[in-house]
Amino acid sequence: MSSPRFSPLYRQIKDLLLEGLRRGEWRPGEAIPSELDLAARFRVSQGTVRKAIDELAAENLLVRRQGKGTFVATHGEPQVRFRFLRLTPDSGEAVAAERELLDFRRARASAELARLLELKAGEPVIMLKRRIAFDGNLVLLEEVWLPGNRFKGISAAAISEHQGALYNLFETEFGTRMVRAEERLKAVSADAVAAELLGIEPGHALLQVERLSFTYGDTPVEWRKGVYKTDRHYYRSELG
Amino acid sequence: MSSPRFSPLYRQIKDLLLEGLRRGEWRPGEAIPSELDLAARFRVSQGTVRKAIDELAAENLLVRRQGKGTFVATHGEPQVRFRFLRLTPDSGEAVAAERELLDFRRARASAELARLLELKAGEPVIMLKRRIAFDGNLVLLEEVWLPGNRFKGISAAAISEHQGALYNLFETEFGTRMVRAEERLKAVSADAVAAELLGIEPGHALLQVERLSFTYGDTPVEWRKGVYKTDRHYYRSELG
DNA sequence: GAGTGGTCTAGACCACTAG
DNA sequence: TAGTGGTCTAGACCACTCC
Repeated sequence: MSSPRFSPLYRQIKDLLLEGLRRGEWRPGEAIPSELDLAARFRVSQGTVRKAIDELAAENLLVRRQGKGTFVATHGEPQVRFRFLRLTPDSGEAVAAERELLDFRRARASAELARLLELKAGEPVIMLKRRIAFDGNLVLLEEVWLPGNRFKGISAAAISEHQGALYNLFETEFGTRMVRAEERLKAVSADAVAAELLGIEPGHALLQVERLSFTYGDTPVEWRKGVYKTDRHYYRSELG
Repeated sequence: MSSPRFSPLYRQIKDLLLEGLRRGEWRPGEAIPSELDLAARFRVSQGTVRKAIDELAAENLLVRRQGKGTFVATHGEPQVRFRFLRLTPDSGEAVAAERELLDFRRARASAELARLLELKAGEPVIMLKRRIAFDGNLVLLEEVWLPGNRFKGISAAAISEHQGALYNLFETEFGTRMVRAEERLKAVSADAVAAELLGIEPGHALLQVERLSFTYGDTPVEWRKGVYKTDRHYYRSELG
């Protein structure tokens, strides 16, 4: 038997807002209606709307700005970028990343990739491979896999125009905002290819990072696998 | 000029509760007074107390249990343990950890350690070194450094009695609860000592993890440095 | 000054736990 | 049945932004 489960009003409001976000009713960076407007629309009190928005703000889907309004979160602000970029220089402040696109191609999903992205095996996917340097030091090598249907029309040129800021590109051009991600880390030894591309000896210890990213509704929409050279950088993790 | 800064009532209540937690007025696992009691004590409405408790619960300092009360969070519950234990087996469920204490000694803080733990150089510290295996496989080697004054009287015997569950020991015996931690990860090559102790070849890639842990009020009270063998385990990280 | 989010209150009622 | 946390409301007022 399914449990009918009591669902408070504010959570139903939250679901309605989430649905609006998923549908793209308000796009990343835009303001949603004011609390009083929403309260009138849904026929509830302002307090109930506030509680719904509180939870969405706590999940980083919305951003409140006192006196201005409530906005759909975006990867434009630097603060958000650091939530998804955990690699940090050992000393001092972050420097700009120099991203180099090494490969870009369309392919068909393998069984394994289809499972991860919740596709059918053989569905179209896009793969891109890139190398990233900080301050002239080669640091990162990764492959990014995307579902072809959601990102139809993406091109190497579009990525270059956005200077490789993928999440920014995804939300401005495809209305798909990455909300959260899960990463799996291991220490591995550099193979010949990675060593060549990162300018190190084969066997050098590298941090391997696999990332599965989700958009609204916990829908997986990106798979990454890469290696980080951690000689002068470290991966930040916060436990709490 | 200092900014006077508007501080809402609920945040002042929150600070009062935090101070109670810090002083040990309510110990880990115990219930704090009911919302109505606290509202009466502080001469505010229940809603204001709720908002204060909401934030403390969001920070995992308190745990609400409907119908029962609000309790000081503890490392006893398994759900909490996983927030601080990110190493996960590649396949299937977690198995019990077998912890082996390799060394235990009192020492004086180096300049570097004193900086991290906010002590004066030369103040007493405790160092313990241990090895952890999962399901018979050696996986982890680490050193733990503690401020001697806070953990006065800790002994190898006490650690053994707690089966090496350090955070549990800290809060039951010393009233010190670890609230959050920051970790820095790198990939490194195993040196001769680590290789010997983990049963691998020197040069094997290992995940190096440095952890600084904090108790109430962002006071640093533990420094760890260890290496993980990630052949059959990975480190979980969640971005959001 | 108008509009937005943010705080605080008082009260009613609901859901859950325990004796 | 009593006590706890959880929800919802209506209204007043505060802090902040922009015009």
